[in-house]
Amino acid sequence: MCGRYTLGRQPNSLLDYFHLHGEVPVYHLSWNITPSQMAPVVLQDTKQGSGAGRVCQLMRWGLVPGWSKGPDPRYNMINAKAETIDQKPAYKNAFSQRRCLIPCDGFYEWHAVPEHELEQKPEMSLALASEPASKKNTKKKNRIAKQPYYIYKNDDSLLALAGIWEQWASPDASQQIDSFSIITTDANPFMQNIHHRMPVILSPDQFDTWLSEQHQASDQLKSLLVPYQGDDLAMHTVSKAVNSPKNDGIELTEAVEA
DNA sequence: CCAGACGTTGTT
DNA sequence: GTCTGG
DNA sequence: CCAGACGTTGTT
DNA sequence: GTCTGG
Repeated sequence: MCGRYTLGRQPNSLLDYFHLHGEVPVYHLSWNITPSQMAPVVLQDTKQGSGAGRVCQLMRWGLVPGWSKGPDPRYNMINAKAETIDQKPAYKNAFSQRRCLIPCDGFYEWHAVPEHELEQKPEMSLALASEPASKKNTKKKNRIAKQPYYIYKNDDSLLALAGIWEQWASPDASQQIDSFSIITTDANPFMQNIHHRMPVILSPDQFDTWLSEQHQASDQLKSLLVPYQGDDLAMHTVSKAVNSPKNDGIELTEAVEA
């Protein structure tokens, strides 16, 4: 899963890594990008005659299908499962025609600590202890403490997440929204202790295939959507301050003891 | 044919 | 829009 | 992803 | 609990 990420470097720093053609839009540097926010994505230039190239454009995180009545948080379309992306009605069209890359510095995952581990770490039970004893607390959901982790490249270089995007317009075209979804796959060995899913991370030699507007065989595209194979990721625990979408700042990414 | 859905994650 | 269910 | 809100009526 | 908002 990937439900929060960071992009705290200046727009110009995306030019080289993504071989961008044209300008990078101004975006808000953030170490706590949340679903529904606008963020830059990279896609193949669609303009005729200007030559092949990649452009960067701001889009809303959370896919809004073209046939929907508008953004609806009941449909949590911030991620798309790689395994079924070419089958699901809500994603298959975007997968075959509108693939993109999402630039990021790193992303957060929350590790659900099972109750039996809490007994050895009583300090993690504080929030639970204040809950009145009741039948409600038998719901497992209320018994889990979550520890946020930050995952990033160990040389602090950019990451490119695989994504798909959509265009939506209201019937009278007064409102238009370009939106994207981040593709997830199984966690690689590095991450599976904290989570069993992770975003698909593509390397620069895969960008052309992924972004190509030429028809690509579904199998060839899906072969890119696998757990990250590199051994150059790093991770550490961070403050629970990242939990609140209201908080932002580079300090959210700093290592803090669990 | 028309109506209605269209999603992921984690948890047990 | 496209697919599934009735 | 997590945080935070969650409602209607009638009356002045 | 469930839904919306960021």
